[in-house]
Amino acid sequence: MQTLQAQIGSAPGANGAQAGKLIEFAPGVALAGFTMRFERNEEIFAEEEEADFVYKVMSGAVRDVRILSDGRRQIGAFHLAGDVFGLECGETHLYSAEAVVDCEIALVRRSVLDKAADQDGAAARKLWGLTARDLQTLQDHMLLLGRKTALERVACFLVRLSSRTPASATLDLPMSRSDIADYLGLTIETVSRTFTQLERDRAISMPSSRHIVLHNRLAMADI
Amino acid sequence: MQTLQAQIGSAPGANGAQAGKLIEFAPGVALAGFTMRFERNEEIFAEEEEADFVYKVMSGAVRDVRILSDGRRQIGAFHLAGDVFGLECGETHLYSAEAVVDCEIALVRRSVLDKAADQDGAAARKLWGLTARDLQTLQDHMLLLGRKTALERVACFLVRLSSRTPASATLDLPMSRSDIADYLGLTIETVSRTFTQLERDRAISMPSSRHIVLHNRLAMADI
DNA sequence: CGTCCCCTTGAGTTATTTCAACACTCGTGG
DNA sequence: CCACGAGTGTTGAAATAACTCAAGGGGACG
Repeated sequence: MQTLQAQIGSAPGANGAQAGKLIEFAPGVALAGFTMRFERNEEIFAEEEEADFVYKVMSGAVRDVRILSDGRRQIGAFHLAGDVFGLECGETHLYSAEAVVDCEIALVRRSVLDKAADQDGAAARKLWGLTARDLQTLQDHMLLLGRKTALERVACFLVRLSSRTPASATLDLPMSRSDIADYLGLTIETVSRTFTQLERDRAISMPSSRHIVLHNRLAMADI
Repeated sequence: MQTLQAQIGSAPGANGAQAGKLIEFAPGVALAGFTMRFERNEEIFAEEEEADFVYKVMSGAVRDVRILSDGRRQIGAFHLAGDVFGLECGETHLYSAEAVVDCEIALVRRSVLDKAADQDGAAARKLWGLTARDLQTLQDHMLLLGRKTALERVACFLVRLSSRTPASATLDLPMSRSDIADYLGLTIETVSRTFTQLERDRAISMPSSRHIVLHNRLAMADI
């Protein structure tokens, strides 16, 4: 796992990078950038690394990761196609971002974004709004982590994911049980058992471990 | 507990409100607003309420509260003197804010803040930065809620609080055990037991339940 | 002096974790 | 084509951290 810095520093154009694209970060806010491919589990940026870019998922899925010195891991968010991330406005990243599956990611230099925000108040407002939306999502998640049971956490996770994903009969999970567990503050065993229980209770069907069908009763779950 | 809307709607100038002050929201960003007093446990704004104002704590302490329909409560953050809050940029608040103790709060109309941000790119950047800082704080807290033990949560809480507070020998807690528990995702009994344990282990002294002295060993706790 | 609120402590319960074993899938290479 | 191993997911049994329920202490205040 080499960092992005190293990649584009040593081999510009490697990794399938394409320059000169316009990336739409918010409705009506298109910025000059380029796209890159990342393999499953590849690091997109690292904790402590300088935040020189902002990112948008074109395809695939990304996880934000924080790790404690003894290895305990917390995933702060999953970013799916269309989501913007890495927009915390600090000098350095406080967490790392990794590709959950093979991804195509658009990158825009922070300097480009800053200039756009400076020149266009409306654009600045929209970009700020993206940060604010992230904040609200995190607040929801805090309630989940602090006060919900394992069953509620998993149910919420499924409902929220399905609402962010193009409507289709089956929801497919790009992430492993381990990722889900570290997102929900549980162990993989508890996540697995909870899926089994939801299936026994006819709240979901599981054609395979990465493919889930949500039944009506789950849609009513307290989000 | 009446809402802010009702208060200033029905009785402008009540509650000790004073108009025409300049409030410094970020370094170098002063906005026209006014101050109000809130009593202990009084609601400053409510969930679902329109976000017409942004706020700054002049004195006292404020808690952000989310409640589940069955009464489970999660406190998202405590705001102390000098902190800005209510800056989520959405149309409505997604949580409520309440005075932990008697407070003096500065209010600025969102329209005033928006205009300032529109006219001055640097100011907009600083205000955005406030939102970004909140985001980072929440991310830290998520790791705490998802992956830390009761002992670690309480220790982190004390260390973080003491680092935000003017240096003094004893740290005084404006909030009750119940507030701390709902902030840390624990019960009041567990919080109380953990304080007792920290004192037995000579990590803190507790002259009274709201006054804590942190010893060196605690300062080294993994934050 | 009594009441209310908050905090502490003890004992028993429980949800979740831990530890351990096993099943399934998917490449790779014999 | 099958054997093998690594990675991933499931399940069971035992352990435990935190919760629940219950009782009592102590300060503030009328």
